[in-house]
Amino acid sequence: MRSVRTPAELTTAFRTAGLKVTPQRQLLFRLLHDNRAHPTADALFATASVDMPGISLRTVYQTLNDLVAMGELQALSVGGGSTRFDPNTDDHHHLVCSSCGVVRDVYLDGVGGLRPQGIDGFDVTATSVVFHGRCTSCHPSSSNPTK
Amino acid sequence: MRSVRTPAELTTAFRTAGLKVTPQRQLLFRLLHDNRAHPTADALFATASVDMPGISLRTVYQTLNDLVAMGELQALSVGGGSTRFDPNTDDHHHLVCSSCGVVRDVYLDGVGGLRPQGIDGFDVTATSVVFHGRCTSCHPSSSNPTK
DNA sequence: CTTTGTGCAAAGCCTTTGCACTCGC
DNA sequence: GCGAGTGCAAAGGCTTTGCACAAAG
Repeated sequence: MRSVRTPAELTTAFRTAGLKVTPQRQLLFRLLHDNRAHPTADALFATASVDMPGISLRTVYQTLNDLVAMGELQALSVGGGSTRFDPNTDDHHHLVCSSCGVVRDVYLDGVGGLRPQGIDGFDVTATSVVFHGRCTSCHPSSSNPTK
Repeated sequence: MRSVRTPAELTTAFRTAGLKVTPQRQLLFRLLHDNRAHPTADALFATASVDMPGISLRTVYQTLNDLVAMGELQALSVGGGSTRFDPNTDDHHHLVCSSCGVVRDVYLDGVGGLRPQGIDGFDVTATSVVFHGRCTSCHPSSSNPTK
């Protein structure tokens, strides 16, 4: 159900694309593989810095952009400043909490059935659905609404 | 089908909200009413500057944010840097051209039928659907692909 | 008259980029 | 060894904000 490339697969993909595989990149591959929090570049940088103190933000951005370019990573614009990165390459969609900003993957039936009307000539290549709302911890009924 | 507040309605809404109605704001109300190009703040600033040369970017941002806060305007994050503003308050969705970045409104049937699975406790308040693809002028088959 | 809006400019956040050195291939 | 990758730092784009003056209610 959830398809996330293993570090080994990403390593192969990088080499196939003629890109070099460095320890920094391997670290990022690992961090992405274990991560379903839809982290920002900055968050990944922070996490990576723990294991590899000297790593540069530039390296993080470049690796992420390379991954996005080769389709192994999805870049999400869900408002709220930073771009978020999703290593899940499945056909899936997102749930965004308007309160705490958390992003969760969600699987949907029927997306293919959506019929845009009056799009004369527009060639649709991808459809993304974003649900906005309140997550469990931010429910009004819940004990601890964030903000 | 397309519900865009008139300048008069926005004027009333502002006063009701205890906000002042200035010539700058009235100008923006007018520009938004005639606009279905999903302009960025900067684009609106440029257009407004033609009619009112001294207007400040600050005023534009503040007015737009006020309108978003009172639900008379939708802020769109479709990637690609700037936030776009949509004065159409209908329940509608968007078509984004990956090539030239143009955004078009689109009406959809069946969005209500989308059933997010496994969202235990997440309280969905809004659903937005974005179709990515190529617009008519950017078609590969077309004469003049942008970029 | 008081409160809010405006203009200007500066600061903030996120992301990209130039340069020289290092390292994978 | 060659060329791509890296680190550092600076620049760039978009948005917000402090201040003092002007204007709306």
